[in-house]
Amino acid sequence: MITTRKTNKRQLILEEAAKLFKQKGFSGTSMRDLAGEVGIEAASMYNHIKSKDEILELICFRVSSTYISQLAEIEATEAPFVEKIKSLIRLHIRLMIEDGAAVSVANHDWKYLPEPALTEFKDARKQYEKGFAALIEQGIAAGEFQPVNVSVALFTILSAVRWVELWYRPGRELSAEELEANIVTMLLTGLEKK
Amino acid sequence: MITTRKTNKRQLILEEAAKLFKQKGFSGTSMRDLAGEVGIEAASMYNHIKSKDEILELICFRVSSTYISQLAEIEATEAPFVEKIKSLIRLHIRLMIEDGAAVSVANHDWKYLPEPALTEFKDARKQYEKGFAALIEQGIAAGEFQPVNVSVALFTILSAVRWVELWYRPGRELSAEELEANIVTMLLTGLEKK
DNA sequence: AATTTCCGCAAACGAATGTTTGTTAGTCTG
DNA sequence: CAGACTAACAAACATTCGTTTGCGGAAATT
Repeated sequence: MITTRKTNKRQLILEEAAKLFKQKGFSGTSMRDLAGEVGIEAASMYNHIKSKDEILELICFRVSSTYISQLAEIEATEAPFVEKIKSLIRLHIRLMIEDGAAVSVANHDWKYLPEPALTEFKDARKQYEKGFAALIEQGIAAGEFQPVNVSVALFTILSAVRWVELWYRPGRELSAEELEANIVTMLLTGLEKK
Repeated sequence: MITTRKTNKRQLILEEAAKLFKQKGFSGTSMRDLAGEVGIEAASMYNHIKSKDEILELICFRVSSTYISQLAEIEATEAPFVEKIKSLIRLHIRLMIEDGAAVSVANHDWKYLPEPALTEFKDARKQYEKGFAALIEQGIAAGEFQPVNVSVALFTILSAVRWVELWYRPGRELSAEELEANIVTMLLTGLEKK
């Protein structure tokens, strides 16, 4: 191994932390729990990370910056708004499947962020929601969408996509692609048959 | 005051606990925090409740039994499946608005239930989901709904309705009725204009 | 009026929390 | 080979946790 030496333990800590935080919550997870999962004493972790809070910050901001940069990419494309919204839905599902633990933590445990980070995170989320909402609004103006309340549409989509974290396990009856297709159908054409 | 004497403190504790648990999570809330909110010392609370865990159980099971009994009522009515599903969606929204703190706790902190209660709660939830899913399935069979994957439809609806807890505050731009109408539209007829 | 019950408090309990300290091997670098 | 760095550990830190105990006074019951 060449560079398996430095920050790999740090990475391992972050991964195990995400899993544990998702499972038992941030407050419900002790540094000794986490250390046990990593295969180390609690004290030894402080050779790799500054504090428990820092772990949470790293997880949350990695997720939020991923979402924000991906949103920017989608905004920049030339496509009908229907397609942009579909891309965003697929983005959420994909991230949830690929990095479910971290996304869960960013969704649920952000409230435990210590104060400078807390406002920063909330601002980032608000910025993301604003960009998402703008796409819906423009889609309505362009006549592609029904004239539904924008906030309702936005949060319905954002939430509808969250349950994947609770439900999806690889090797489920549905593949990731089928899952995406089904959710997109639900959200864009609705449950009812016309 | 006539009967302001007995179990009213207990009720107050449960209400404040629901608010605090929603705000800071079960593990993140200390008995001293809660006692402060109630206006009492932590030790004094043990005159009214058995333990912190008991508080959580009382909150969670009150919510779950409400859902289950209401589902039974709706199942018993004579109405198209579209209407039954709409009623369920409205039920979720109404409960979230009227008793948001408790519902949030039942949604997020149930995992901290101590063991006999934990399985009991999960079973109750599974029972509710099964009943809900059956209505969707029958609606598809009756040709009222699109042939979407039942689990996807179920969890999309259940989740889509949860964000109300994060978003709704009385005196918001939308009234409860408008909120219900918008969410029902989103879920049943979809965002896209045909 | 006497007595029991209710409900609050201060103090303390042991256990668990996040983190610091001092130390000790091993490994890289000059 | 000497010195510096890395990363692990055990022990201890102060604090906070949920909860128990013992006690006092007010209110309800007899």
